[in-house]
Amino acid sequence: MRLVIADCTVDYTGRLSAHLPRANRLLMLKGDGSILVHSDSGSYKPLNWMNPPCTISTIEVGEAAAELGVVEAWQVEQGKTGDKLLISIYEIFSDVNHDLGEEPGLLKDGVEANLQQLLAEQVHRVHPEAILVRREYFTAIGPVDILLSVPGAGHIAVELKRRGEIDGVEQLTRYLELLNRDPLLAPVRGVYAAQEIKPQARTLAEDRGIECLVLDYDELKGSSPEGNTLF
Amino acid sequence: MRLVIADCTVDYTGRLSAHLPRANRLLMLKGDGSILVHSDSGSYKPLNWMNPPCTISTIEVGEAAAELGVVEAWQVEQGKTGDKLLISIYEIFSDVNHDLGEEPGLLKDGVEANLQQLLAEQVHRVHPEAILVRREYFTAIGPVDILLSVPGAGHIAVELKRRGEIDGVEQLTRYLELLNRDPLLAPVRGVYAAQEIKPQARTLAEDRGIECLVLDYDELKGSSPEGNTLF
DNA sequence: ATCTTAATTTCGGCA
DNA sequence: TGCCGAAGTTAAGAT
Repeated sequence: MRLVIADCTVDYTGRLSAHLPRANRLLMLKGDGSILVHSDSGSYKPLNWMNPPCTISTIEVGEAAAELGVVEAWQVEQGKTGDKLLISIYEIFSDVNHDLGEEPGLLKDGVEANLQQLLAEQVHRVHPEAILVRREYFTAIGPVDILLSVPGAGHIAVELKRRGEIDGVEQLTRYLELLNRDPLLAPVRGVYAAQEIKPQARTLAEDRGIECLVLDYDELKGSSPEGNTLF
Repeated sequence: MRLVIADCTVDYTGRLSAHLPRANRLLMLKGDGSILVHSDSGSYKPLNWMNPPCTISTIEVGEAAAELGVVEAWQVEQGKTGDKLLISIYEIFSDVNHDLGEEPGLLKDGVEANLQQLLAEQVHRVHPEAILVRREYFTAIGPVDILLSVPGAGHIAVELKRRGEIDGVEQLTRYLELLNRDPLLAPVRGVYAAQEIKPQARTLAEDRGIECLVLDYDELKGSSPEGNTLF
């Protein structure tokens, strides 16, 4: 990884056009060919960047540019999309290179897939008599997260989110419309389950007869036969 | 901006839990207190990070950790959410500080607002006899991107996206329902215009009698009286 | 301040 | 590979 601290301007042309006026910035050149332009604030997302695969070439500085003080110009071109990044450098304050070696990668825990698995193991939290039909129950308009059967009382479609917002209610509504046309399933009720349900989403859900269920991840995990097995 | 190249492990606890095994990485500490952990590959998104406001404190290295070779431990805590990041450092290869000064910020062109302006100037692309009523036509449930009138044939509501996905169709459907109740406007047809329309969105749209229109940004821009006026 | 929507979204999973 | 949906989404604009 090459780290360059430089006074520069940057111009991007691709899906949109963008320009960065002259200022001191960090230019991060990664081993895979990608480049990131970072300022000293504004988190996480660079001001400009180019994804691999891309080629970085030093191009000749034109007379006009040289007169303005440009000492070096880099052209970065994306192989696939043809997006371009032009970096005009006025001064380099630092230029170092480090070999970082292999990245073993990030291990995650706690996302929706996990919630889904845990809730599928503990369907009684949705309804005391519920029986799991299956996770990812496939329909023509997409998979229902969890489909449950309640003996003598039809079925329950569960839509699962980490954070329950309004679009999840829309999604579940579409599923319910479809599922209730199936005489083998009807009547199908809806349950919107999430670690947190936004007031607007709750209002819309209840307005449509959809029950809201707030999940406590730690509680679900604590009741799981597998328990906490990470790391 | 402080740039540290170090052999480290990182543990995140917050909305989820995540762990980074031991490896060499770049730790970027920005002026606003935020921190980014980058590897030598993988684009633009750091492996781990913490957004401002957050506090970084050096904590004491426990005996067990010291025995494993940890020479320094940083705890980063988010002020608002309470998220935590623990960085255990085994070796520091480089540690430099640079003052970058003010960031003037990025100038953009080519996003949805621009598309809307261009299409509003070229309504014939929607319908040969269409006349612009107005952009951002306000309704009780939100603004319709573009409302057009077709002499003797009612109106057209245009929903505009850069990339046409299913939620845009839902949105337009809601608008159409509402607008068609207005006898001064009815009949109102819907047009879903985007630079790219996903198959699922197209299917749903056409199923609801909504016409899909794929826009070529460069073509729209080329036909504009203003042309390319950026920079 | 809160909420809605876009993003050069990125990222992962699955057909 | 392409499509689809989630993300510690983030970030910008509107209410």
